[in-house]
Amino acid sequence: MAIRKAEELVRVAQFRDECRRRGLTFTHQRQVIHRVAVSMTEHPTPEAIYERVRREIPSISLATVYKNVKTFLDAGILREVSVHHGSLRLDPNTAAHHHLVCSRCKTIVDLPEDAIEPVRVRGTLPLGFHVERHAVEIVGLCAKCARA
Amino acid sequence: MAIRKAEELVRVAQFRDECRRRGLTFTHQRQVIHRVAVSMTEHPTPEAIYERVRREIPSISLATVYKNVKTFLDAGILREVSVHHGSLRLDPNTAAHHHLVCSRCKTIVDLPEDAIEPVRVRGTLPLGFHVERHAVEIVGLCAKCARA
DNA sequence: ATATCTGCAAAAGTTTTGCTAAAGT
DNA sequence: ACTTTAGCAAAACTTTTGCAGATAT
Repeated sequence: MAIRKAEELVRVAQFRDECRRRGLTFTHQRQVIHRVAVSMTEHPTPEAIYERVRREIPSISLATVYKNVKTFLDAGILREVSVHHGSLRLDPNTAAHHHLVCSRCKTIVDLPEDAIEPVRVRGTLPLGFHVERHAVEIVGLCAKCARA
Repeated sequence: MAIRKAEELVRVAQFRDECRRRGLTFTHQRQVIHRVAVSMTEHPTPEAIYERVRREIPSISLATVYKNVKTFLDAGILREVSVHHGSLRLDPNTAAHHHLVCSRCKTIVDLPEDAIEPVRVRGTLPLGFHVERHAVEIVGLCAKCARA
């Protein structure tokens, strides 16, 4: 019990250092949001993080979670699963192909299937998973954004 | 000019057939939305499709575009670029890895980088594109959804 | 004739923003 | 003291829904 508590103190101290290094203010809310977000492996939404943080800090607001999530994204502490969220993006190409995505302007360009060597899985996927298709997403900066 | 017009008539007739085969009512709006959506290679949002359809049918409503986009998605005529849109999904794992995504319940599971043979690009990417990272997305049904 | 679709407006869901008080440096 | 952040409420944006009239089969 004393050990558990000591470990927590170390974690908090490390996060405080990380904030200092990145020029971020250390706050209790930020620390809890960070700990909770990093502990969730199920790729949570901001709302899901909010629900869990609320159990520790009932007075926290959803806006604070959003702001901190954005801060962590900017700092590279968290990532978005999909670079181009926000609005539904449609694809009229129903054949197998891949995508080139600009992380800055969110432009998406098709890459023919044969532009990438066939995707090969090593070992086995989780039992019972039924594959429909797979696609490679190459994320980076398009020529225009790379210049800026 | 006469040829262009004949081609358009053929296209419309083919779409009418496709609707019949799938049990969808053929409507003028649906036909234009389909033609416009399929012609857009830039992975448009519903709003972007709406803006272009509006030039032909000024009275069309955004809700109609949304409804038809959904109809086309269900019919497999269009695809979503990202299966799990709607809300931002966070990923605390900033190391290179891949994802297994359930197209039904939107569960996302991490796959270690070495679970997939290295992604290799054949030929060259569009000039000036600066790659930050690439990831493989395996889309399908998770065990639980596959049973349902 | 009947079923489906459109357009509208309202509702629901997601994310951002402006502001003041509070907390951190 | 000064700067940044938290909390709140309102606004902005995206998507869905209910319904009456119009359109397609």
